[in-house]
Amino acid sequence: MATIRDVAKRAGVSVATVSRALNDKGYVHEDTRKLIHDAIQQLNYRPNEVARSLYNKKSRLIGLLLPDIRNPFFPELARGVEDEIQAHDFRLMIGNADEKPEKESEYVHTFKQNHVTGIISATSNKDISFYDELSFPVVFLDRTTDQHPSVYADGVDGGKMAVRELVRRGSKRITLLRGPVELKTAQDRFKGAIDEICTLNVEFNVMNTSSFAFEDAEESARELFERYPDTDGIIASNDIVAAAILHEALRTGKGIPEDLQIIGFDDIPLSKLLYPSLSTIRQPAYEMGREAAGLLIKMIQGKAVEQKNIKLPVTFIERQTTRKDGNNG
Amino acid sequence: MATIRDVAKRAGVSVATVSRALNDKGYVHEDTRKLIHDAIQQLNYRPNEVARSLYNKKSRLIGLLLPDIRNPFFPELARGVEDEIQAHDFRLMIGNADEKPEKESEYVHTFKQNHVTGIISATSNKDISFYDELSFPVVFLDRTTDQHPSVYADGVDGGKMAVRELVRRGSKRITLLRGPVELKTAQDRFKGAIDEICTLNVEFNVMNTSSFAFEDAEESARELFERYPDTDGIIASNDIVAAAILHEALRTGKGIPEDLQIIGFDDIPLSKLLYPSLSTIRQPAYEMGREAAGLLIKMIQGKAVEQKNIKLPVTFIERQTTRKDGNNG
DNA sequence: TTGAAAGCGCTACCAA
DNA sequence: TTGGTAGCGCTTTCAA
Repeated sequence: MATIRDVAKRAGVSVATVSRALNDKGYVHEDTRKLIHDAIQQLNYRPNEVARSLYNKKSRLIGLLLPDIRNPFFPELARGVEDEIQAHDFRLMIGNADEKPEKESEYVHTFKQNHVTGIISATSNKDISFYDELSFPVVFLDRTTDQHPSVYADGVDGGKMAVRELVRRGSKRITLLRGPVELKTAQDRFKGAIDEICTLNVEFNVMNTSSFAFEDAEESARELFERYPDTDGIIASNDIVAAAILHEALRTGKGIPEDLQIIGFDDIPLSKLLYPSLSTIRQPAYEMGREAAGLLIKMIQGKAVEQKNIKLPVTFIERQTTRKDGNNG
Repeated sequence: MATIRDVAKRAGVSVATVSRALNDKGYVHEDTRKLIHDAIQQLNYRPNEVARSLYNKKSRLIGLLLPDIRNPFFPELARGVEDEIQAHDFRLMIGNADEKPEKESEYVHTFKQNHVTGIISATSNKDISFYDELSFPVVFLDRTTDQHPSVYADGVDGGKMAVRELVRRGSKRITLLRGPVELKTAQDRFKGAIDEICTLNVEFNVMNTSSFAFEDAEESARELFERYPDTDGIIASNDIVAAAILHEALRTGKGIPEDLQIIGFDDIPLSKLLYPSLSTIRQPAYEMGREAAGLLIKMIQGKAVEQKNIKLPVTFIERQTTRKDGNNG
């Protein structure tokens, strides 16, 4: 690996001049600049980012912390972050907290020790003290905090929307799956749904689901039909849970959507591939990722940020687990 | 952030001594060690990894390069890598190449520039010249190369297995989906299947699918049934494609598994949630990740590695898209 | 417009 | 057993 010294020697100038040319800081004569440029080409030189960040105490690295890389919603989020970041010539470093606070804290440490210039955190941990004493900006993604910059989807509206669509299509006894209590986004959806249910004055019941993960989804589904066999409309806490419920419903011979309508949340890629394909409240994951990255980069660049809490709209994606509008059962 | 100087001052020793204590190298008196330890505690000191790696030219970071973070198979792989790596006190940095050689090369660069101590690459790019001039070890994952250390699942056997299971359960006209030609793993499965089909002398036809991605899967499924409406056994190139085919089959009213059997490849979490749930050839993704990480760490530690190309077995997971054994149609 | 030199935080050599 | 110090590759004063 060539160093800045090699370039300087080859170009017949000092390292200081090369550095200035490299960073477009201070004066460099046009001819000198050309000399340096050629030397860089010949040696295929790339500055050592570690040395750079030792001095600058920051790099062009951005850290992204995901709560669970196995939930398809998050890779989608990551793709958005990645594209926006790359467009601004930053680099991404992804960490997977695996829903464990220790891992989260470890990653934040790794990020810090590698002098990342900012962090985007999509974890679901309530305790955000990890982030408080950091010397660089942090954006929270898929999460609502008033104290910190954040990007999230309108869960409350999503919950309401799900209820409205279900009721409009004829469901009379709705079952609400309440996602993890510690998860604010899940609770927003839940609250929105409850709210709308009260407004519309529909019969309903609630079931608690412990997590969003695949393993737990099956269990919840089974339990649901035991407890509420006569429900005719289910709002799942996310698409994975919805898929499990759909599976269980079909297994026990229910007609979907004639006997039972199901609405998920997220619109992960698999939802379309289910049969019948899953109607769901779509979160614009990719866009959320891009927004978060855009916000962070603005903060890094010291630009004034007008809107620090960005709420993105959700949309109802009509597929086959809900009936046609007007066809009220 | 406290530095090693602060610790030295507080402990009343030199930075050299602190460094020695920190790294357990050279002599440090037990009492001194204690003094230093206390100072570290009080200052909440953590060594600056950037400075460390500037000198050492390596860090405790390992880079993992994924071809497509949105394909659920890869997050699973990543989890295995992560667990093994963390057990050895290394840190993980994930990159998503998004099936693009430029991105792959960029990530390798970022890894290199951040002085990672090794790379695990699961990308599907044939051109591995990126990795050739690296000064640290590289392990290829989910990919077969003779020249480089690698960990992969036995695709050839998987292909054969799929054919055997289908034929044993009564399929007479098998359709083989051939995954991306440039993907060696996909071709291994394909070759294995062809091989077994010839041995068993069954009627068959082949369809090319362009990619493993969600978007393309639907298209392939539709085309398949147009071209080969009377096929009674399909071996998909992976579970995503299988899910799309299952969807299309159900949509067009085929009886699964009575009229048509389907076998996927991978066993991603969603396969179990499909209805009917998907029979598939399971790749032990998590274990593959662990093996790859284990191999890399051994190489990093300079230990002798007996087996540089680790092939893991695949297994047939019997679910509901195949008939019961002996029930031959 | 350029270069010498200090220093970012750490490790390792050598001398004490 | 300990400490002084050079140096990893870079950036940034400050003087020329």
